Amino acid sequence: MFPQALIAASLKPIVLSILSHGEAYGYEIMQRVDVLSEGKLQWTAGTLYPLMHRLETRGLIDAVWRPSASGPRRKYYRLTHKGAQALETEKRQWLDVHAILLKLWGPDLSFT
Amino acid sequence: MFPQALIAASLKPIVLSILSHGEAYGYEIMQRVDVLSEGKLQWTAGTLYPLMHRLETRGLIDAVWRPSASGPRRKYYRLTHKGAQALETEKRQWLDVHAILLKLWGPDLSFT
DNA sequence: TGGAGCTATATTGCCAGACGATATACCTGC
DNA sequence: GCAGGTATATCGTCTGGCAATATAGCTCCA
Repeated sequence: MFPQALIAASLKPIVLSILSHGEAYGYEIMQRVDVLSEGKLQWTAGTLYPLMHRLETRGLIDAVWRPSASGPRRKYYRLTHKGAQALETEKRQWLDVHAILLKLWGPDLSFT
Repeated sequence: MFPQALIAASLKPIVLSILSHGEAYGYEIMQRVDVLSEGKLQWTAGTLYPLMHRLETRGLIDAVWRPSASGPRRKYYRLTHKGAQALETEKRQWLDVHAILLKLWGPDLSFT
């Protein structure tokens, strides 16, 4: 549906942003993204879980296991301080690139 | 400077957008991006030329060689009809993802 | 009771693509 | 001539998305 590169670029900021609103577990994150994107972004487990592991390994998030009232146990993730900083950086970088694209898409042709 | 994934996601739309304003050659595109991004995006030849070849192979752009008044010959690229359509698609996809991020970054916390 | 279906996480293997390094070559000024 | 800017090409490495596969707990229902 979406180009792989665009998925790759948005994965990390989206996950960090979701966690900035409070803890969440993997499966839940996938569901939220589905709702948020109105079904346009279709992440699979093979995409999300390796990412969560990378973010954890790099200290941007940490996790606790908790039992579920109905179903298998869940791994709840939270943003670390480092993760919150990383989110700010990602946000700024995204907006920088977005600004470039807006220049190119704007009515003003003297963009160089 | 910028994460590789973000570079990857923006490369194609930026190049197609630049070419939508008229033909350009590779080296020129790199210079324009440098100016447009205020030096933030630092593409190298090893990034740009393989991309141009992919876009050409896939029929999104076509090229003509022309001599330069001062220097080596240049390969001028133009958007094809297919490339113009691809740009519209890329633009829509980018804005879709941008909208998701804005939701997550907005003041409204009831984003699910 | 057994199995279909949802929930929940983990991991392997394949493939696309960024980018540093390297090569080639034209032109100008010193 | 040779240093430096212009201009393109390609190889090798590394990152990372994602399909496929495995595991397991829970609920419903025939």
